[in-house]
Amino acid sequence: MNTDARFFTTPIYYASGEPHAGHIYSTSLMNILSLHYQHRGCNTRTLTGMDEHGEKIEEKAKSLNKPAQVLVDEFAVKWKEIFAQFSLSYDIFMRTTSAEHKENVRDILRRCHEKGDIYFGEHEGRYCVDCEAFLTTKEMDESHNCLVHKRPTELRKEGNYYFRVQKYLPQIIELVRSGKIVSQRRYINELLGLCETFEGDLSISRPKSRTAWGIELPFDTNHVAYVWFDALPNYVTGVGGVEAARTSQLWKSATHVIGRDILKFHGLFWPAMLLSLDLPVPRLCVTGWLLSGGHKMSKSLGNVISPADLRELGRDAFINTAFRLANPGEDVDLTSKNMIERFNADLANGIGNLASRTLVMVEKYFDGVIPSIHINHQVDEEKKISEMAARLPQSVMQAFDEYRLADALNQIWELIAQTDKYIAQQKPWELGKQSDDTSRTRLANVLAHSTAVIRSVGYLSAAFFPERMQELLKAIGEDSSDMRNALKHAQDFTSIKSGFKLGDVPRLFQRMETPAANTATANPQSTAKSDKKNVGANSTADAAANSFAGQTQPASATISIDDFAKVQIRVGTVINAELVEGSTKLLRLKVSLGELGLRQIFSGIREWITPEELVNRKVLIAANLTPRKMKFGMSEGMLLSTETQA
RNA sequence: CGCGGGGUGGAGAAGUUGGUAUCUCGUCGGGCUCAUAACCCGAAGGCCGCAGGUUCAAGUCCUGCCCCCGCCA
Repeated sequence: MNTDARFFTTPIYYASGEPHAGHIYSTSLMNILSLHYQHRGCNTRTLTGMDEHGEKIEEKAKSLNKPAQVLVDEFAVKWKEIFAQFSLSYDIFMRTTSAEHKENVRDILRRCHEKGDIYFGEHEGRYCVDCEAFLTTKEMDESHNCLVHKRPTELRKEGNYYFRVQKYLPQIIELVRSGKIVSQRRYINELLGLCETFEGDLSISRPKSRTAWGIELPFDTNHVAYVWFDALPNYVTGVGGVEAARTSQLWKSATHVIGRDILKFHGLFWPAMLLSLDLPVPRLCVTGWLLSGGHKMSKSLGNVISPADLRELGRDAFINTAFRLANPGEDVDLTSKNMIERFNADLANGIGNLASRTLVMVEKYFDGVIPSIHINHQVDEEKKISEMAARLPQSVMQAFDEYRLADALNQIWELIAQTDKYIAQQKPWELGKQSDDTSRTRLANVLAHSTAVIRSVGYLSAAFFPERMQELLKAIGEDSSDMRNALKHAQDFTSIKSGFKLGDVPRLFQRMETPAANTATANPQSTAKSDKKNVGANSTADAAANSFAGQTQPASATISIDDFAKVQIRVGTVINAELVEGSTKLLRLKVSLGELGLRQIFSGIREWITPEELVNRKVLIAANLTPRKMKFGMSEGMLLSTETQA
């Protein structure tokens, strides 16, 4: 039916941390896209994997006292396990430390170098050791102190290789404008802005003296490729290298699923590299953020939903909510509350219940044998449903082509809603009490149409819920083992397996109970809005209370006691506190943590307490949070409470 | 004036080129009984952040202001 090829990728994930909900989201998206196109008969290939080089990984390995390669090997195993838990499949698990990838990167470097697109540049400037970067004048004060780290910068001269992004910039801007790189309108503007304000070229190497954990440049053994020139080429590695990509149907059809944070790299730098190589530039499917309770998930808010939490609710509940609430590109608010509610409304009460009521009646009135559709006896409602169902595959495909997955889901589910109404109008349970021919025909038609709807929904939504939908299709006699014609089957709305004898009626999507006691912690928004000053303290305390009470943790935004134990809470003394110029909320605190030293901590408590009140006070500090770069500088901990606060 | 995204009935969201404010969840009332306490019908509830302006007409265009959120997944 369709011999098109489709290549879908996720970003390769940085091998220095655990997977979180965002990674599951983007990998799921790749999976759903790929399955959908398979169901249209396309040959698909999918790629995900790990970005395994770089200074941070080298340091982490050193601190754990193991070779970097061993560390990244361990991460690769761990990530694969998590993906498996969500039935997320992929054809290629790319690793940047693999031999083929290293060879491909060197090949690409060589080609770009020979073409004159890579040049050596000595850069002299103010270097901040903590930033690991040269700073611009805007990033320093008058006496060359780093604004972020409040420390002196040093005058440094470093030679690096640069890639001529400028050379390709006009071409890229044209591509962006015409929607060839990103099709989602909001990101066209964002990317255009990034392109138009981009100055200089892209630094693509680091001297080995800084880090040796990388891919050596083919034309200078004293340098290794810097992160983006190392990571981005992995997509080309995935289709077999540059020459293979040139003729590859897969490469022509490639779509990169990316988070909006890496738009600049995939929408500007990567196209520049590809143009240099004379390769087609793939499309991007940009995703938004996963929020929880209206806020970005963060450890300090206590609203992080981990893969483990998601697994408790089940893959389907997560997929349904994450991809129904918003089209990819928009932010999605995920809480266990709305995942459960949506699961019940859409999956249990929606398709689950429709399948149940239909099949039970087939069992009861036709001895479990699926009746035929009598086209000649269709009533208006049946014609309406048929027409709606006939249009559906086309519009679902179109929605997918534009990455509007939520629209696709909602369109499919609209058919379910119409069918529920139709059943209520037709009252098959009353028809079932009659034995005249007219009533029997009507009854047959109602149940046959209803079965046809279930069948359509099964085929159309199998990309989202493969296991359950195949189970459903099998129950009504469909051959669910070969889904390559699923969309085609959906187009033949009336082709139900009349005469098929039902087996056991599956109970799809068992309703979930809403854990009432859980709502307070599941939705931090309620407290976050009204009582900002204690957000961090409250949610941490709540989580602690739950854990210490030994409650079994229902799936929710709470954290486990193990997680809580990881938080180092220390008493500190406020040495200095001052208003932050330009901020309405923040205070900059210098807090002494005894042997842990002096910390700079930003805290959004200006509304409730003055700097003077705070100085010399004892405060509770979460001491081992990852330092966080904020607009005004680095925050090296979190203020949990002070003596006087309630 | 750092960058970006927003402010629409209790919650979450649609509202394309300006013309009766829509959907989902929740709430309340009713119905039905085939079904997974499900399904159907109906109702209540909105100065569309604020203030000006353009227009016969503005959630939708213009100007100013206020507020919220995110800043690396």
